[in-house]
Amino acid sequence: MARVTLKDIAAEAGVSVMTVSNVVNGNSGRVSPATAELVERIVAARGYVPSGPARSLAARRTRLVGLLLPARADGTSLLGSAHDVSVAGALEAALRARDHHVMLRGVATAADVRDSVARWSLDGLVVMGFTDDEVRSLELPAVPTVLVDAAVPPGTRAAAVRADDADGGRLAGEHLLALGHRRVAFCGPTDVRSQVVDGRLDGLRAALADAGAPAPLVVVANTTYEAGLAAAPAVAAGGVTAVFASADVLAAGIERGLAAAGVRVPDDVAVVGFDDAEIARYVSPTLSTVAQDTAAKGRAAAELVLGLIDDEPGAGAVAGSPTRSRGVAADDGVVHIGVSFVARESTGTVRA
Amino acid sequence: MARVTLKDIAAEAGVSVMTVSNVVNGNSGRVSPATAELVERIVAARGYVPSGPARSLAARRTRLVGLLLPARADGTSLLGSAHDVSVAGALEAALRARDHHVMLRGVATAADVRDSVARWSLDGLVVMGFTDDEVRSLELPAVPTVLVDAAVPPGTRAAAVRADDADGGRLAGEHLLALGHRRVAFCGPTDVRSQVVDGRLDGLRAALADAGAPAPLVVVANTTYEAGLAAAPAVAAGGVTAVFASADVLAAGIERGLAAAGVRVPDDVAVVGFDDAEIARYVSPTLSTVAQDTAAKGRAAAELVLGLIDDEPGAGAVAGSPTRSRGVAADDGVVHIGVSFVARESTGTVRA
DNA sequence: CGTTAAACGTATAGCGCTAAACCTCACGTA
DNA sequence: TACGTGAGGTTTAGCGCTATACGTTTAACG
Repeated sequence: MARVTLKDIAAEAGVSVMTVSNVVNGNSGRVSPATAELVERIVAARGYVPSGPARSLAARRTRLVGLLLPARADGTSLLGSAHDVSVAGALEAALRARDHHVMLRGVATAADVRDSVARWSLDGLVVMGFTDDEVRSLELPAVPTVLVDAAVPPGTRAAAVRADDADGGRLAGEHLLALGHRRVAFCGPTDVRSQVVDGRLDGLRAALADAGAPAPLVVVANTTYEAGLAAAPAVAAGGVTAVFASADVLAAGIERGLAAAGVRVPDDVAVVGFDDAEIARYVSPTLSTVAQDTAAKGRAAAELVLGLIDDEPGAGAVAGSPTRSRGVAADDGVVHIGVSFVARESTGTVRA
Repeated sequence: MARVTLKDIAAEAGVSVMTVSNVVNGNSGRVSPATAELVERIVAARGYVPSGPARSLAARRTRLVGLLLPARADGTSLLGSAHDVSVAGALEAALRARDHHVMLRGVATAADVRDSVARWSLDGLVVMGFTDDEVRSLELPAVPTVLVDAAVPPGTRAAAVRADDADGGRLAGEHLLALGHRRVAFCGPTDVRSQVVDGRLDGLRAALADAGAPAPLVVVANTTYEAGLAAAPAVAAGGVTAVFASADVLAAGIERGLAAAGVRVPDDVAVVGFDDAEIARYVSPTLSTVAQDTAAKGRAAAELVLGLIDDEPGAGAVAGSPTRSRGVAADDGVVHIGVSFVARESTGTVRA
């Protein structure tokens, strides 16, 4: 049961291997319909599948996209959040639909990145789960690259996909304002450079400022449940009546931490998260949150890499400059996924 | 900035490409230490990385392992549960440490499986997230294959990794018995064939039987939060004082559903889940659960495939017959990962 | 001393595929 | 009649690597 090759098909059809190759790759115009049909029938009958390695070697393209994720020393899972899992799933599905495959690869250093790209001649890269500074330290090579939720390092040719974080922050702020809150806290990893977190905070700031409310109290916390538990006292002591957390896990931890401190949610303090992760519906009270369409994010990332791969690499295009892409284009090379607010128990209901 | 090839290194070192190849592949005995050192220095200096496609084509092995996951029509994420995410992460890390790469691939049909294997000449397969029947319908090809949490279809040469589910069920049962419970319900997808679910139920049954307690009430429910919500009334109406769910998400849903029905947890009904997923610590009351080491599961899966790949394929080895593997061996070709009980609020404390 | 065999290499022949150049013929046209 | 020209192929020449067979030395041994 050796592999069926082009040669086998060619022999059976009585044509040259190039003709079979042309049929398989849809290079019409070089093959008569009759011959094409004959070849196609034999291909189907013999169950011929082209060899990726051979094709890659000869054609100088692999139809392989690397999904680079953080390989943390502590061995925690590559896909650190429900958000990333969902994006990865949609990405794979979209790439699969376009006849591309995904190489899953944990990377920690720039050397890891170089190795993974060189080893398999990856046609493109999707980079997810890293902070802005980590991305910079990865020294992304000159391969079509899409960053998910990270800033494009200066001088790097890459595109990005992000939710409309500022709009999300604004939505959260406006919702809380509508409920009568004026003293609001923001909780998130504001200590690491992150356009995502900054965007959410800026959106909140803008909403509060527009309403003439005081600037938000900022409480620094990592994006984990435990950090939320730890941050709860600071929030409680801040004299605020509401808190907006940069992610749902964090919000869940805060909610729980507040409850443990005897603070009632939402009566004493309202809580808003971000992502509309499953956990937002599991905790009690259920978490109000800003929803982002993670599936759309994954699809957008897929379309972006494929677009970058197919386009002639416009010489000199760098970060910040326009990046053209198939389908989803954006002036600054960034695709912004729309967001929407989901009101649940943790903020109570808007007063009529 | 074309690719650096063996030829480049060979020219610079003044040796043949085969010598460089031998050095790069660690074929000592064919190269003098002096030459090897020279070549290695040049390889490092030039940043040479072997081409995966070329190597695969010539060597008839790709060092590629496919991670096959369910591509459901509804587009839900490939990695359906926190358990799967964690296993996948550990699997990737372990394979990476052994110089192998992971191809992420969603599959729905036997044709998808054949295609993915043939296209990239995958050396091995890890199949996860499918029910026993789905696995059967995938008609796994004769490639070294490891199934995670699924039964090996008859006539198929494959190994499997599972937690010690029966032991887990027993642990849950014994814990509940120790708390004085005698009328216990089991909740899970008992309507689909699954050695995993069956194992957990059997373990519970055994524990109850050993203690002379009545057989458990079985409530059928999918492994989702929503199914848990829906199943709660049946549990409440069952006249039981405790319920053991086959997974934490389900347990969380049940817990919440019980609360909604005015049943107090753990005072009226104690709840136990399985997996020690993060959600078990996020819900309130926090969920008692049976913990399984998902990282060990991922590593075991990696070792198993690599073992199967390296071993001479003992002709005729089929499901159920011994499958030898590197490191983690098992008489029935199944690696059982140990489990442990984690007591939390949802079962109260054991009476002294 | 001839013989043997390690030790250290090199030359050859592909792996399965594709890009690019080349061929061949029928047909229309100046 | 000579001459494009386009359709429908085929031939050639690798892509970058490895398995295999085939040299060379050098040292050991009876």
